[in-house]
Amino acid sequence: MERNTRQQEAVLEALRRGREALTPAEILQRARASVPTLNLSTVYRRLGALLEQEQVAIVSLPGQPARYEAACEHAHGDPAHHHHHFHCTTCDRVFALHACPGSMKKLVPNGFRVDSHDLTLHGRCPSCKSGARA
Amino acid sequence: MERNTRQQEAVLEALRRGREALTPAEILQRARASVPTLNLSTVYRRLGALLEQEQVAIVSLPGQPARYEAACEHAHGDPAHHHHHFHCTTCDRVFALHACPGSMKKLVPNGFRVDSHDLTLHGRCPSCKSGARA
DNA sequence: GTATATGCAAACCCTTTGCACATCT
DNA sequence: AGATGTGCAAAGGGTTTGCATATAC
Repeated sequence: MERNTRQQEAVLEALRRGREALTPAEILQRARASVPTLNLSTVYRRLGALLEQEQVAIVSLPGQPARYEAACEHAHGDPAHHHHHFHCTTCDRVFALHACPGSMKKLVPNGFRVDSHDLTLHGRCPSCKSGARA
Repeated sequence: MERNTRQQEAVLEALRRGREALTPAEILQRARASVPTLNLSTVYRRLGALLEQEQVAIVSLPGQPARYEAACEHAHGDPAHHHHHFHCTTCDRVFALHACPGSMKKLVPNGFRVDSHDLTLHGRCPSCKSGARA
């Protein structure tokens, strides 16, 4: 049986407040605002549990630590709402996209069976496109 | 200036012979057939160099070590031929796909600029789809 | 009271780096 | 000879795990 701990709450809250996918270190930093003794291992353990319950999803970019995002609010019932990601190459943040180009079956040679796909777009987000930004 | 060493050769050969993207450990194992003293650090160093020269490309899957593939032969002139990947969820191998669904600009909200995209398909490869396979 | 979650430290895996020695040109 | 590459061992970063303690039920 899952217990209700302040740490649990804090991790999920950090993910929900941020609109972007966050790394475990970022989550730790933010969640410590409400639970100062929070530990990285606990963050990982909570993320693992939330992942299983499909309350959060994992997003990974080559050569970077994994990021986690709160499961989409639009997903009523839908256990893990299908979506993709946009990676801003300037500020390095990752945003969720709610569109999908559709089936990818045409891309594979005969004999392959496609079950799912992951898509990541790279470019500049609105703030980095216009103003200056790190 | 780049030097010509047996190690260099062996790494590139291992990648060219395998039709799939290989992890550094797999490359080491295969390349040791021709250069038994070969070391993992050397594999990484050679891969780094080959990556810069765009002779190999990196492919990464969440939660797995990075894989490397020899640059596509079809890419005459084309420094890094644009393509995507298929990941077999049964045998865990990664294959190159030579098709692309095209521009992804429609997927982003106004204000985002798309420069590139990565796409990975998941499913079963021909050998795993039919016969049994680990 | 008992089971589960936490915090800490150590372990783990993948990757990078420092350094002495070997190798290529 | 001089510069670059190699092998080894140690260090680094992210993630996982063992264990005693604290906490929720």
